[in-house]
Amino acid sequence: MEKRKGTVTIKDISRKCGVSVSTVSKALNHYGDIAPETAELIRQTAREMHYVPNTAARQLKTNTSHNIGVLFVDEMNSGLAHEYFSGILDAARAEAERLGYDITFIGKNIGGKPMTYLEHCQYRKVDGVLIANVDFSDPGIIELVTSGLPVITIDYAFDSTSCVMSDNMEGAYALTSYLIGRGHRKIAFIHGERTSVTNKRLVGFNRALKDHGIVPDDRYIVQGRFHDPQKSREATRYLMELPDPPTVIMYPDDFSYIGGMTELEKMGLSVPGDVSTAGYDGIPISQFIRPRLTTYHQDAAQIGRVSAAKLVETIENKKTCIPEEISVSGHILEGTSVAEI
Amino acid sequence: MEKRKGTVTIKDISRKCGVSVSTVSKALNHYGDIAPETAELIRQTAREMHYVPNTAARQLKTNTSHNIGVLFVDEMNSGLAHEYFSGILDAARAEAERLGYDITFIGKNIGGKPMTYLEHCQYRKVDGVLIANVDFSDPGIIELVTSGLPVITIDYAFDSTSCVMSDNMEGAYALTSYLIGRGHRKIAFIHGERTSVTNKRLVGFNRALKDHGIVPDDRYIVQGRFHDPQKSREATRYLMELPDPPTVIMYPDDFSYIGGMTELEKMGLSVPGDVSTAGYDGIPISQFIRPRLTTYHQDAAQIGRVSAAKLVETIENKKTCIPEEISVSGHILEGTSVAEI
DNA sequence: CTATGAAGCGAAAACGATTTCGACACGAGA
DNA sequence: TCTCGTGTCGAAATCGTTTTCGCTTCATAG
Repeated sequence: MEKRKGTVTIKDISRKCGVSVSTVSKALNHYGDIAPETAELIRQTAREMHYVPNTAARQLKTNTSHNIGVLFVDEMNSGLAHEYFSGILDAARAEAERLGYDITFIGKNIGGKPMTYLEHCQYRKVDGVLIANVDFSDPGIIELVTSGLPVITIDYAFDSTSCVMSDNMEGAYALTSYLIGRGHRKIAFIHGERTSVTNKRLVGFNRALKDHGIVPDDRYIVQGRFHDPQKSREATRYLMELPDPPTVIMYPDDFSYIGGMTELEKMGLSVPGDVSTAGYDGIPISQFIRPRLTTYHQDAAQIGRVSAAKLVETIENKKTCIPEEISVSGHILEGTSVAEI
Repeated sequence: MEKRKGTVTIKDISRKCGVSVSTVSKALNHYGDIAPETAELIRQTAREMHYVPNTAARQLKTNTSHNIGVLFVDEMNSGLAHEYFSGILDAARAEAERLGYDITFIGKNIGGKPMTYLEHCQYRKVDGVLIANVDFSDPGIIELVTSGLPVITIDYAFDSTSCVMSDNMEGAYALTSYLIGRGHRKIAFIHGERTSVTNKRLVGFNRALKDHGIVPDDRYIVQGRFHDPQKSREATRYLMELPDPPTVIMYPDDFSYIGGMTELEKMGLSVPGDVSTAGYDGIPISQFIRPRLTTYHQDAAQIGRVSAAKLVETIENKKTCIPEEISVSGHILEGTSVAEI
């Protein structure tokens, strides 16, 4: 004697309209073989009854969820809190939603039961995955990437999948060239872990030096880590204690710059009086601190949008869509942290 | 002549084990009426065959998704990018995952078709919703909150649902008392929009003044906005141009503080030499800028964890679980932005 | 020896949609 | 008149699970 459970189904509509469920389904999905008036009637009453389709049922039948997974891991707790990635995620979410897809997070366990990323994806039946800010050498990631599930990676290139990258080579080139244009010759480069991002930036950096006839000085190139102010402080101190210290220091990201700045301050050095600095990312806060940071702004929103769009395209034309490397460029945000010398 | 579609189902296991699908299902769900050896055999082969349950089917049958929705709206584009909220989200995600729930974003439209938040939730069949950082007067939010779906709100209290809040009254009280303890009497308070968060802070602020025998000065209480550096600059200028300016300014959040600081700097005022400042939030960056900000640190991680835990609890004991207001307290982060006078 | 009950398992009906295939009516061409 | 195509629609199978209820056994109490 159970009454309606609150949710209205396709069957309720069929009853009310005096047609079969098949007809309702077809009308709602704009099939061609339903009389226009019938279809309109059905759609109208569906609206009136506040019908909302049951994703689970649809998913079960069609084996697609209109749902995409995201893998954003916070190595070192900067994770979501890092504005670059949260900017990307936010934009991706908006774009995906516009295209009819929802976003759910993919983790490496669910309910205490550990599962691989791939299993989690299968479990949730996501149609595709967006991967960013993870350790791309993780076997779990590799498994996922090679599974055949549509995947877009961000800032890292596999050859089996499409990826979208901030144009790191161009960015480093532009930034370095800018510094050279301001008269700098002794340019230090603190870079992040040796990922492809770092490699591309190094290429851009070296190319800029070369194009301006400057010979690279190994001592000025030091390894730091992304988003690690502490590491950045150490690198900064090392550089400034060199017998012939650089006139400008480039940081791997704005967050690292903050660390560097506190060290410079501690050493009694002023920016840009004693040494100039440049960042990378262009997070909002970088324009509010003093000195206002000269930095290369990565267009996180655009990256997010493009990633989502490309992923959906891959999902919907899985056979014809070939892997592609999309790069989105940013621009220099000119602050007051670089002196003209 | 279709072969297995790659995914192994309960039926495949039943065939392999020579039992019925019902038995498999029961074994997997730890029902009592299956012989231990049978159950173990089934679970073992399930593992071997890499069985992963089909959520859609389960969801269809049980009408629960083990999936919770989150509503994080970025009014003014600070959204996810704001570390306080992304910190909450991140922690909530981790905790939910630990409890066996995934998280998907809820928006106000899907695939171009506008739908209410509630409809979106029904569409995705989420078991509950976490709401934060939205306009709580939005009819769509009200509809959702009163729909009977388990809901947890963050930093805002409805009486029909549980909410978890940073203890704003206590925080404002503690921070104000701290300032008084440092000798300040002329304390300005730039506050955010008149939400309940703001109201509680005002109560804490006034109570602290009263407890220390200071009479509140209306001119020192000015309305700003959360996370709006520009608005904050204006308020700062207004305050400092008063005939009898305050000796310390409290900002509604650390981000607003950054705006205020740039204005002070522009006016040629030094912090804390000419005027002291205090923030609210305790985002990481606040401890890297100079002067190091004295601020009230809200425990975003704890708020996220508690929210997710309480939501799951509400979902799983919908009848017995009564609405509750949970407050999680933070602590003062003592920086160098407040002078002793 | 029979009645009883528990323990272990399976048949089958859902859940709400999609989709194939056939049924039926009707107008037109032969 | 008969056939045939076309335009509309419905029956029914199906997706993978959960869950109820009944059917066997078999041991034990009577």
